[in-house]
Amino acid sequence: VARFVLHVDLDEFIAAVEALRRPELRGRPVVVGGSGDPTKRGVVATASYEARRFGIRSGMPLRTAFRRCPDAVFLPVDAPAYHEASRRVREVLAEVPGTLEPLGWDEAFLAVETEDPEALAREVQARVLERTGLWCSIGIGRNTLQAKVASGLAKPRGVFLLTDERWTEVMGGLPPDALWGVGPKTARRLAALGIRTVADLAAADPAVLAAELGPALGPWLVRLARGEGSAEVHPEPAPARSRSRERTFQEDLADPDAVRAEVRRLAAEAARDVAEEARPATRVTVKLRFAPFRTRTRTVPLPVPAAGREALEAAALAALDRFELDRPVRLVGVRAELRPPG
DNA sequence: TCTGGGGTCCTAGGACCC
DNA sequence: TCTGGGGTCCTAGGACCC
Repeated sequence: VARFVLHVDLDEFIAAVEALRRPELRGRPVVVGGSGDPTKRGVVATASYEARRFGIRSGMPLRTAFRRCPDAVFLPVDAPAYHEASRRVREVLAEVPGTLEPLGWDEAFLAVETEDPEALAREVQARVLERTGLWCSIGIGRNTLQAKVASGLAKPRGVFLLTDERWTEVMGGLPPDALWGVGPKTARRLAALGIRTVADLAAADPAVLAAELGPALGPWLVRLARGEGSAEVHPEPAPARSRSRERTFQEDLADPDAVRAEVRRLAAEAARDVAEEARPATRVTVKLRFAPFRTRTRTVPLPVPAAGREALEAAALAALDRFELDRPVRLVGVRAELRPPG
């Protein structure tokens, strides 16, 4: 039997969960994000396919989405509901013989051994729909990169096979940001080097890209373009490296004392998260986003690794003291780096 | 247009040491 | 007066992903 990696990706996940419990939403443009008030600060978490027809996309400011489609239904993010739906989907996937690696709320890799991966994928897709009412798309590859890219090509409600034999034919003509790990910035830097397609990137000299983009990044990009990647699927999540809390304010904070108070609050929340990890923190970083949108960070090592609220608060306040609080602040964040296990 | 929150990994530059 | 060549650690920023 042959080994394949499946990437299972729920279709318009959050919007689909909302439509499940409110059937009257079916067929309507639905936008889920923030508090559900499109006049407030926040971004789109998921837009239904109907809303996407108006150009609404994940990550877009809610205010922009509202302008594009004032008649859309705007809903607040209901994280517990999505976690529950996610758990039920995972339950179904865990019954498939193979190794399961969840990836966020609405995706998972599944390493399987089969002679007919497409038939298996169709079966998984049907079972998820039957048991949860949710549609997914499934990409099939020899490694996680191929599977991940394939699920995007499968959408919606599809199955797509993308192994070595078909990689060049399917991917060669696409822009580099079709690859998992290449975003708009890297795509622009590649374009400046004359690299405009995945085929261009696959044919590029790794040493040249290393010099242009960095010793690790350059050669890695060439491997991506060739469809090469890890086939490892990890049943256990990697130990967390950090825990963080951050908050964007509806109105910018002009008062330094209010910023201090928020830093203390976030440090206390981060301390609770750290305590759950059963490992102490080693460094604390405070992040401030100044109006209009300039982000700065300051990091302070803890004198001795600690998980307590007092220690994290003290370190966070020390980091905050290294800022000049002379401009309004729109976001405050506190991040604790954890000591690696062992 | 006005840009969330929670993460991971990479890079560049400076400090420091031998 | 004109200052090598690593290696490692630390910090800040950035890119990307879900």
